[in-house]
Amino acid sequence: MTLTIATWNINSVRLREGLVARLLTEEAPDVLCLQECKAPVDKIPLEAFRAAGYGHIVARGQKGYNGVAILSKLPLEDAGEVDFAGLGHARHVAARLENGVVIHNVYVPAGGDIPDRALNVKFGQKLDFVAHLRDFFRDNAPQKAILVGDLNIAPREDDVWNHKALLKIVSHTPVEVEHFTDAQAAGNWVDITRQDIPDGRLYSWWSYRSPDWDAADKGRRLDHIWASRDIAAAGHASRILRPVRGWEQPSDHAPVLASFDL
DNA sequence: ATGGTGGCAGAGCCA
Repeated sequence: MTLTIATWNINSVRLREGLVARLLTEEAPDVLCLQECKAPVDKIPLEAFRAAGYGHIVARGQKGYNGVAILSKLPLEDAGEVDFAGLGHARHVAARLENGVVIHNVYVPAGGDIPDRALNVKFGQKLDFVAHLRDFFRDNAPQKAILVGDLNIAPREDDVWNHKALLKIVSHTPVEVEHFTDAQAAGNWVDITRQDIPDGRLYSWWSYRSPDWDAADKGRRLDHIWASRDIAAAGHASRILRPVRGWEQPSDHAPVLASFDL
């Protein structure tokens, strides 16, 4: 089978229910992982997604903030969550497909504006979250696993519009990138997007604060699809759907997709 | 150096 998976920070699943339905209709991934649903699980508009053919949902939510959901055309089994860094936030949920593949949907804390944990608690929480993720998958080596989500870190020079300008900007600081690459290495994860598209600038997020986001193009690649080493070679057809950032009342993130021949 | 926008909730926090 070919499994197509998409990840998208939706920034309110209720406000953008119609955009989610449109993506499901136009792209028809087998699985869509959402972050920043900003709703308790019982407020997720399940009917609209069920009507589009996505009757299997595993989610964690909270009022107003965070929230992750996995919508699927294929049957899913809830595989639990990890409270990385002990924040008590709805930032991770896992699901298992019938073929045994486990999907981890992750929403890493943004980390505030000041890249110094002594001055900014949220930055420390972000580093701690990624360190816990590193340790978790070091101790529970992922197999037949896919990890997707808004990891809120752009690791490479060509994952940001201006590497030098962003070295002191949260999401691209050296200490964050080090945590990111350590976590990737500890789980033996493979960055499927960059396996498929090794060269050139690649962004999945453009700030709302730039009115002319498309022309200015000051983007960052914050959204990622990783696979465990054993299934990485099955990954292909990676895409970032930049036009979605231009839809009516959009999220500030574009969906990222990949397919796996399993 | 600053401020720029958006969502939730209904002021201020978070991104």
